[in-house]
Amino acid sequence: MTARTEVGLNAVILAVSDQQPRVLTVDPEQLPEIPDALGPGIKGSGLAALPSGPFDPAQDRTLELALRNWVQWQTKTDIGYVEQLYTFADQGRDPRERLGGPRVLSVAYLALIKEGTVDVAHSRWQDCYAFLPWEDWRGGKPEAIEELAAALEGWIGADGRANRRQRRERVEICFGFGDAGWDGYQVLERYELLYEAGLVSEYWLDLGDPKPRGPVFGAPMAYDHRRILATGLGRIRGKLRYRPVVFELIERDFTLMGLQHVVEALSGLRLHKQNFRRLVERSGLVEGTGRLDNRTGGRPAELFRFRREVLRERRAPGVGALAGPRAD
Amino acid sequence: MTARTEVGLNAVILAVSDQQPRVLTVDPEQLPEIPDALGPGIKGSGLAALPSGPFDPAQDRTLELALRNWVQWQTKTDIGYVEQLYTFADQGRDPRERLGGPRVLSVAYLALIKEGTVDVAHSRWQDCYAFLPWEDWRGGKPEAIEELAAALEGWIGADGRANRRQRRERVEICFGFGDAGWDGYQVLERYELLYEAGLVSEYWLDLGDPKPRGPVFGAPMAYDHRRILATGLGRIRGKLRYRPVVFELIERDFTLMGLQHVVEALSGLRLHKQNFRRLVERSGLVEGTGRLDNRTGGRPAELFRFRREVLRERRAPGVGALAGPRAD
DNA sequence: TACATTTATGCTCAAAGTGAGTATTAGTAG
DNA sequence: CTACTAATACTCACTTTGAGCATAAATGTA
Repeated sequence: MTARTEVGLNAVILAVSDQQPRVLTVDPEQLPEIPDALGPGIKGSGLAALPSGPFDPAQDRTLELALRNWVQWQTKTDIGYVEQLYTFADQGRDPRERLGGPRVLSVAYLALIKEGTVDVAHSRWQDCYAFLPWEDWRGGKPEAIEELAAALEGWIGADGRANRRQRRERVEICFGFGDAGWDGYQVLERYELLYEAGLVSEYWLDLGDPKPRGPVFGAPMAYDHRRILATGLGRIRGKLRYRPVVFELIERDFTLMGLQHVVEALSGLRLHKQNFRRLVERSGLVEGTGRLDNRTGGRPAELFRFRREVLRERRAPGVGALAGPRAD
Repeated sequence: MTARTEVGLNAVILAVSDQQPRVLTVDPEQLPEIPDALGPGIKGSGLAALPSGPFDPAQDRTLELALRNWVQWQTKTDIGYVEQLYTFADQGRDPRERLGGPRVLSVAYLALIKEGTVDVAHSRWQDCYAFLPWEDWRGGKPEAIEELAAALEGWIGADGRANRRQRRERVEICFGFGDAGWDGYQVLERYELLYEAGLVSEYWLDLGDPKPRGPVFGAPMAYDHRRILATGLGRIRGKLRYRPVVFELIERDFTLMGLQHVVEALSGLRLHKQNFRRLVERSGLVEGTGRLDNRTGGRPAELFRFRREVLRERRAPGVGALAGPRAD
């Protein structure tokens, strides 16, 4: 006898504007399916949630079509790039289960759009790094990181001697405290570590205890949505390197500096301008249009355009940002 | 009103032996849940299927645990490395739907094990390249590829003039016929292209027509399992590059040649021996044990071992096979 | 024992790619 | 005309890669 399972869809809809990565969030208080009984943990908490929609096997031929349809309907925008992220089904991930609701399995998608086009009631763009502040290294080591390291040190010490070594090892791998240095791709691993260590408030919410007993980091999201966001950010960072996906996030004509800012925003790293330029030009991903952008304040920048043909010519390499030239 | 959805799990269980990548398959005739009414398309066809199991929300706390449990139960082996691949839910992907069955959503996983330990009734190891013969370039251009190119040319020509260009472009990207050259990672893209072009027999089976009208390539699998296999092979090829996953597939002690053979088997490429050695040694992924393997036939090879510590020290790079040194 | 054979391992070298600068150019604002 | 700003160009040491040649340590055979 198989108990009930319900299938939903979640979307991490990313855009970049003003050199910040943005994620589209909705206010869960506006979502009709959340019963009031769940109390301050969800409703009334003002927590941001990712937009989500149902998967109806009677209507929807494929998951991706279902997603496209309701995102289109909710945001009045065509999303270009869509990719399946991960399927979440852990017990207890949806608090409605506690009220006798069905097990909710969510298939999460990543969507990339050009910001500005979207403006919907009950939804807004928020800075991704508000939720994951330790991920933004563009201004050097994030402020939060020292405090975070201390809190993690506490967590390491809170275990028996035997496990401390393992915990320390994991912390060092995730946050690059060892010889390894920072690895921008391990976004999810870091979030999950912080969750386990009780350093994000979702940990306490899931325990049914809205008051964290100790420091917590970053703005929380409803349900496990911050975990999903972390999955999405990690994915886009990885993808940047080997697929030309940045171009989904910018206008058709752009300056190389503009392109670099988008890459920096997503990767959370500052890049070396001249080398970035060399990398992008030599990759053959772009072509100059001959026209100039003179809103720069200094010498005008040439406007470039993505060469769609590269998909045919080469191995469509992406801008190699994270592996590529750092710092300025 | 939401129609019924059932959630299942599929596993692409990979191993490497005798320099061949193997996938664990079961005989779908032995699966009780397949009704006879489905006829020659599935039952009695002798088609191989991927092992699959149910997800029962009443029992299973997480998808991964559910998967581990029934794989353990079916194969009597602990699988070490497990990773979620993709969730498949397209309408019509399970032929039981046609008989009024529920929509079946499958969460597919990739598992890596050391072969030899598994021996279960109704299941056997099969060569991955039996199903995807065009993916094996170790002996140079696969034989099938010329015939395949001709068949694809036919498909291109079968469309109206306007679409031909697009079709040709897609074929060139996928199979590297253009300037691009072969890209080992696009396993799924290639399978999907062949499916669309009617060049795999699943296309005809799904049409309800068991006799293909034209050439088809590779051994078929039941349902959409060959697509899932392609997803898995593509994933492991990608992962090889940047995570030290090969070591999940080999014994604790190994020679560098043995390691190379495993990488070659999965990547489908022949590598340059001396450079592979240099790459692996310099990566710090392995350490010599001082002991020798003298079953080589020539000079004995030193036995190496994976250094688990690297996970802490560096960015755990993987053997960079595909990007790395080719040919011999 | 000397020697061919086989495979492992070591070394070299040119070409390409990368990190980190300095230098020059073409605008704007005063 | 000049100071300032940002874009673009060029340089240079260093590392990584692709490809091959050379040597080492086993085996089997004349």
